[in-house]
Amino acid sequence: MVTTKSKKETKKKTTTKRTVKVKKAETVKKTIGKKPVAKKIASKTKVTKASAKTKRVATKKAVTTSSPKGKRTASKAKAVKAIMAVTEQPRAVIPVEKKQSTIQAVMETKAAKSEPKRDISFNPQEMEPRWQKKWEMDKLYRAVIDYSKPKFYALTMLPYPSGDLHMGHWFPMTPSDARARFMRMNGYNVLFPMGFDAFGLPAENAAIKSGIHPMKRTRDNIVRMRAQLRSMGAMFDWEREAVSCEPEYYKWTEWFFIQLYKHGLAYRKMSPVDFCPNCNTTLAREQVWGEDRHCERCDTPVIKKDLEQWFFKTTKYADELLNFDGIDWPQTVKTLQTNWIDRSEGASVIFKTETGNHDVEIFTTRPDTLWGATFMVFSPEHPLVDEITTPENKAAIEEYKVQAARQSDIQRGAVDKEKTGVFTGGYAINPVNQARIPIWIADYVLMSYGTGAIMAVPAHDERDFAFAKKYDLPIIEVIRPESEVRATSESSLQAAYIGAGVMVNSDQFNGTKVNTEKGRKNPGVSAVIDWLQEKGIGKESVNYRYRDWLISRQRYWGSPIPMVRCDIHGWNPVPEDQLPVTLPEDVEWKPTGESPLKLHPTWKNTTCPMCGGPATRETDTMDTFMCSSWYHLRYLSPHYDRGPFDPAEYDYWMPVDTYTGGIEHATMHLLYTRFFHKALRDAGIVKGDEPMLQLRNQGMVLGEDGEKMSKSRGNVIAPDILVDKYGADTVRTYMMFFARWEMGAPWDSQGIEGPARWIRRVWNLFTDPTQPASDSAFDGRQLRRRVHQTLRKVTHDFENFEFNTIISSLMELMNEMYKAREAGAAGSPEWKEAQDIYLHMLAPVAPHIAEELWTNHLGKTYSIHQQPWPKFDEAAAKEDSIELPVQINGKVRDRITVPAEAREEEIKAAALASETVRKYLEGKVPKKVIVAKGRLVSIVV
RNA sequence: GCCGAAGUGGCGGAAUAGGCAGACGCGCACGACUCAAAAUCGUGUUCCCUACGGGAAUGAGGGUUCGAUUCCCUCCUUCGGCACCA
Repeated sequence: MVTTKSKKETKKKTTTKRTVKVKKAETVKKTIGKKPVAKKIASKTKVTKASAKTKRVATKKAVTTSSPKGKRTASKAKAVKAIMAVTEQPRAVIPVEKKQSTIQAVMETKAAKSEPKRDISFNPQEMEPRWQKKWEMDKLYRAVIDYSKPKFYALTMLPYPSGDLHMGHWFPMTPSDARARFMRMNGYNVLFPMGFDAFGLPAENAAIKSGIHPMKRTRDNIVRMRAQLRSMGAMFDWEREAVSCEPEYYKWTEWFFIQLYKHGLAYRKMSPVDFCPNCNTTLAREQVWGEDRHCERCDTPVIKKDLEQWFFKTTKYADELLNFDGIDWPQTVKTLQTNWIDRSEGASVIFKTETGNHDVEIFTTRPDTLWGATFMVFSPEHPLVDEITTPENKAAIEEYKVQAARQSDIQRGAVDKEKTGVFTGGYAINPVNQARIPIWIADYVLMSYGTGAIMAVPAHDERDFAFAKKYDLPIIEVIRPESEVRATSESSLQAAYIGAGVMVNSDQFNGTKVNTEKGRKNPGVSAVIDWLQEKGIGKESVNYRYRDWLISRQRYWGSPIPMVRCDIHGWNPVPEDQLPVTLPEDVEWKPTGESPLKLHPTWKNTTCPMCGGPATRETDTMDTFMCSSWYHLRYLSPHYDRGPFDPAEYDYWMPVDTYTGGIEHATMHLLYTRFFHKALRDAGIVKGDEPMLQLRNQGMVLGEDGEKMSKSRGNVIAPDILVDKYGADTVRTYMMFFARWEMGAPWDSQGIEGPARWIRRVWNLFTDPTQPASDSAFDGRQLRRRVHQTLRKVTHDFENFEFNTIISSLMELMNEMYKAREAGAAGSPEWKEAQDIYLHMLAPVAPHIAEELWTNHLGKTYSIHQQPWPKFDEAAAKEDSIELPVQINGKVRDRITVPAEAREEEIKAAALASETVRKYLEGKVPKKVIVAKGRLVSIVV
């Protein structure tokens, strides 16, 4: 599921930041292997910035590098300095500035000399696999039901086994892992599982190309990716791993299909697919290329073909899916799903055709404009088109239908496209006034929305207006702005009028007020609906943009649909005790991509579960979103064979407490999985109304060029190399630090140096040989204060998914600790507490180094990952005195230091007593003095 | 066109409740160490100016306020999603 599918290539060159970033990336690339050139570029850029300061620097630089004479002079000067340093060395050993004894200074020098050694002893390449192995041996992250503890199900989207893990996987997963670890230290029994969403088109395409069976390829990829996932040092419980392409998994995907079928939620209907007539294959959207929409394999123009396929009635849950009560999901996702479902209220009205006397149902949100309907427009695919078309219009209609079918919905909906259509020759009767109106077809009416036919009201709909103007069709005004009641209607005919007013030309409804509200809130709409229902012409109705879920795929590499068809008994599910219907292994791959299930000689032959007579299997497989709609349930008991999940595990762990993943799944996976849960609830299989209580989305890691990472662009950053070079702890830290998590950012390969330095400096801070404090300037109260302030901040940020500031706070505290140690903190109780709390806060972020320092260097009880989160001490975090800025007329002019508990009058007095303030006041009496407690003092003159 | 998110130094970003804009880090510059380089450590680093001091600045413009990155209005730009939706 976590993939880098790109639907559109980004073509537009941006003029702002992105472009700047691209330029920077180019410079960086040039740096590799050719440092001097890069440096020159850098200085050149600075010169163009026209800053006097940098110009000077650049000029200086140019002198030293370009003139050999200058260079010699410079190095000569350096040599002289070096000699001086050598001669001065004996004296330099004796500390001059620091108030420390000579003995201490000597020890310090020794410590300084041993520094490189300490750096060498920090060896993540040795340490990380060692701890990973031990944690696994000790089953440290095994999540077992334990009713004595509150449970926490932390779920992150599972990867598609494409072959290699990349930054797009690390970015959502490692911060999620850190948070799962944080929850664990806070006393929760945490389940953090991992698996593979293993069915799908790429493996099948690879099989067609190479002949390697998708199962082999997928399993090989999983083996490799599992090892890569382990290198993260995450707390995945591998005993709960689930792989969707294994029969023990898809047996239950099939079983779920049958349950939905039994509850009336699965049905068959005709639906068009993109089809290559040459390859005899259905094509996915990504296999249709170019403006002319040709097949990716053979360049043949793609056609639309109607196939009978399986659907789930997702629309049955449309209203319930619009309700987000009780779940903590980002507003963005809720809005996206709401707009995707797009509920609209109105009426459905029956028009009759003149020929054949057929009922044609249309949906309208504006039944109040029915008297203005001067023509009808059918979608070219509408089933009645052939019948109503008169012989003289046949040829034109057929040609238009072919042309419309060649286009994608996106092309049909292009903004600047001129409206086109063809008259069928047929007529319909407007039921409200018996007017005889022509029926046209046009590609702007889509079969997939509403009923595939509309009444056209050109006076009050922009599209209908444009169409009527182009083909010279009548326009009748039926809503008139109230201010123009006495005016002629001429002006309103220049464009469609969409607004409030009163109904005109509408028989008994003339004079009825109409506002811009929707549905029943609009008096005109409401009155007409009541009348339509009374007359039996139409009824109040709700329409959704949301469609039923088409789950049939004409592919091999997916979960089989467990249905068989017999000539006598039609479609019936495979008996549950015969599940799973397994995919045959002996299949032949045609270069055309035709599904091998169709071509298999025996697989599809079976017997009818009703009569035992000959029957055939469904050869289509299921959409892979079906597999990912319930994987969170399979994790509970991946090898359980008496049901899709062990009810005992379900009762303890479900629902999912936190779900993390990409926002690109907002209207697909995240909506499917909610539907699926509700359908299963109604089938009595699961409990509760929602599967995931809290959702958080991360942004995207782009390539260094600011574009989406993809193999074809060659901008993929592989984590393996980084783990080899820096260690997993550093890469994890960088994932949390380098961008706002919910935003994402382009990759910056230089930026990782920051976290790398931090991790090394933490190592040195803890492993440095330390001496007890003597003659110390160390302020223990101050250190405690900083430690507990950081603890408060880090705790808050973990709770709120603000990962980048967790790392900055830890960096700041480390800097404080270095200063404290310099001042002689080592050995004090405050120092020991600082070390303790620091490692606890570090543990979720960088689990390996935290464990090594805790267990091996401080000699504490293994494992730090089983320790409780430290207790925050409010009193310790409190400041004694605070520094307040003093503003005069909005400008900061001075700073005063007051006790933290100082009262307002005291602060005011202190501010006015300040010399600087008095200078600025020049004897004037301030108009107003505002004291924002703990923030600042503002004086208005 | 509609819906959603965002715009802060050279870069990623920070800023409890409307209260010191630029934390932390990258990069860069200079210095220390080194034969040298790397690493490390230290110092500096928003912009402008007449530079001891002063001014401007959070996409642009306006408003509310003693005070706005934060709230309101208008506009611009970028990103994501949907789109002739009846």
